[in-house]
Amino acid sequence: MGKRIILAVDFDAFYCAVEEKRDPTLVGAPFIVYQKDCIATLSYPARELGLHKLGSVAAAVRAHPHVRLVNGESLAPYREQGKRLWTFVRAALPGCTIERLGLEEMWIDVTALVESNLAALIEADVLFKGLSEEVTDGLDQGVRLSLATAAAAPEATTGPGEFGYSDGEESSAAAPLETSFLCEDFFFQTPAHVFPTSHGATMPAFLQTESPNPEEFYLDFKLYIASHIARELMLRISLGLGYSCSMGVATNKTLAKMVGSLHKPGGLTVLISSAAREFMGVCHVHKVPYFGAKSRHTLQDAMGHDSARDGDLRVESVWQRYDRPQFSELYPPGQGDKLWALLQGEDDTPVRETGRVQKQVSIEDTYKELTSIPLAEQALQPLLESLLRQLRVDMIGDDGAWLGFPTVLRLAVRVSTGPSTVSNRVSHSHTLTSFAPFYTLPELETSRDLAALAERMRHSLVVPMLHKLCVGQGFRLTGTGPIYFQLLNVAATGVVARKPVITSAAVKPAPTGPIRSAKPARQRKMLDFYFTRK
DNA sequence: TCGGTGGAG
DNA sequence: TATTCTCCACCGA
Repeated sequence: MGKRIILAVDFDAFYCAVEEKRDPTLVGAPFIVYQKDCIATLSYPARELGLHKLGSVAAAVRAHPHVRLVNGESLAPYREQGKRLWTFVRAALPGCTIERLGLEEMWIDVTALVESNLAALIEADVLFKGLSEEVTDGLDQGVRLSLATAAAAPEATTGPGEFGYSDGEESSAAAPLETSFLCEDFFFQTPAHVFPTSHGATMPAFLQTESPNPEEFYLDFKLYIASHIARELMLRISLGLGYSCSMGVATNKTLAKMVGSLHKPGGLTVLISSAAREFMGVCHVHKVPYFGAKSRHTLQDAMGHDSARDGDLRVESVWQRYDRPQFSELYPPGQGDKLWALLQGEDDTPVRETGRVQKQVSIEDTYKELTSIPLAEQALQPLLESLLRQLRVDMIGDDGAWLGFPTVLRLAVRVSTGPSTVSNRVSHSHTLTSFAPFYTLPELETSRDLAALAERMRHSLVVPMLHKLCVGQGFRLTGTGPIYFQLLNVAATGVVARKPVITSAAVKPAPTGPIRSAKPARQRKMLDFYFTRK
């Protein structure tokens, strides 16, 4: 089995880039996109002041009174722009599998695309002769690389110069993108940073050396082809959409993502295949994806690191201290081996095509003075309205048809007896199919009275769920003891492909007291009943 | 299946 | 530490 070629794309300071489009006077200015007192992200000029993500907004303003502030509590504009970028990239690389990570990152499996280009280069005899006279004849002055695999879009190629970059709204949807590009510097210039840098002067080392290992030669050549494709994609994104991104090219998702972060913003970095271990060794443990706070803490405890030296823990030192069995013992069964593999730069997880529809939509807010159950009941109203609005955006396509159907409503809260007492989230779920108006009334599809629909949901579904949660946490519904709701979250989950059938049996009178949760078997029967068969 | 945890941006 | 507002995978009950 040949190794895969994976491209990781990460849009630079994405929330900031979106805000700069909304307000061009922000371009070049130090500014913060905040949520409550939290710095969600910040422009590169703001980073140069020494400010950081997740820092306190108040402290930042104290230290730098001239830093500008942009409220980023509503994620709607970022979701919308993120979707636009994704659509554009999908159109630019027809036939490639693309997985989204958050709003602003993607992995693209370009293996097949690169291999079909490699085959074409070999066939044209370009690979070993370079651009000799006989080869350049009929090739213009360079090499033409395809952005679509031969299987994906054989008929789509058009002549050079027909690709129309547009900065308009509909750029991605409108004209089909040119699926090939002339790559004039193919043999002469490294289009990317290379790790390790000793390989990267002006030409990849594999072109300069006798290759002792043909497999490695071809693998590195494929990475090199991928880097040209990546460069072209970056250019198209920049010209077509006006966004800057950084990219990484490697043989798996983790490595691609990690090298991609080496030269931000705007950088493109290729990891030479034989250097994966060397690369991982010099990385800091906290830079390894999926090696999160908890896993790191476990490791630091075991290694006797004090937390002040968090950032100093190199993967190399972990290798020196442990072998695989010793390391794995630090973690629950199964988890240790996965983390160990990650530290070796091994990651066989496939790039999974991200579906058109999310699996859940949730809306939440945090509070300081939400100190009674009736107040919390009121606070649910705007949350539910937001949820319905977002569902309309995410679950209903441009043609007005539903793309997916949520079947479960979840309410999550953080509630405690004091304003700053730490407490975990607790949640409760209830089937949405018992709330007939959700699917049967036209409000959600068309527009208007979301507020009324939200109000009905609140009364008949969500308030009883809130009561149940409160009781479960030891609070009394009529009690007078102190109660602090720190967070409320409402989510529509359990998204299925086909519309649940709401029969008259489902239209029950609103429950007046706390909902009694149905027994699992009974719930199962209800779902069977509500869904269309065949 | 539900609810909680941990990880991502 | 968790901080914000999410979305997802995974695990035990």
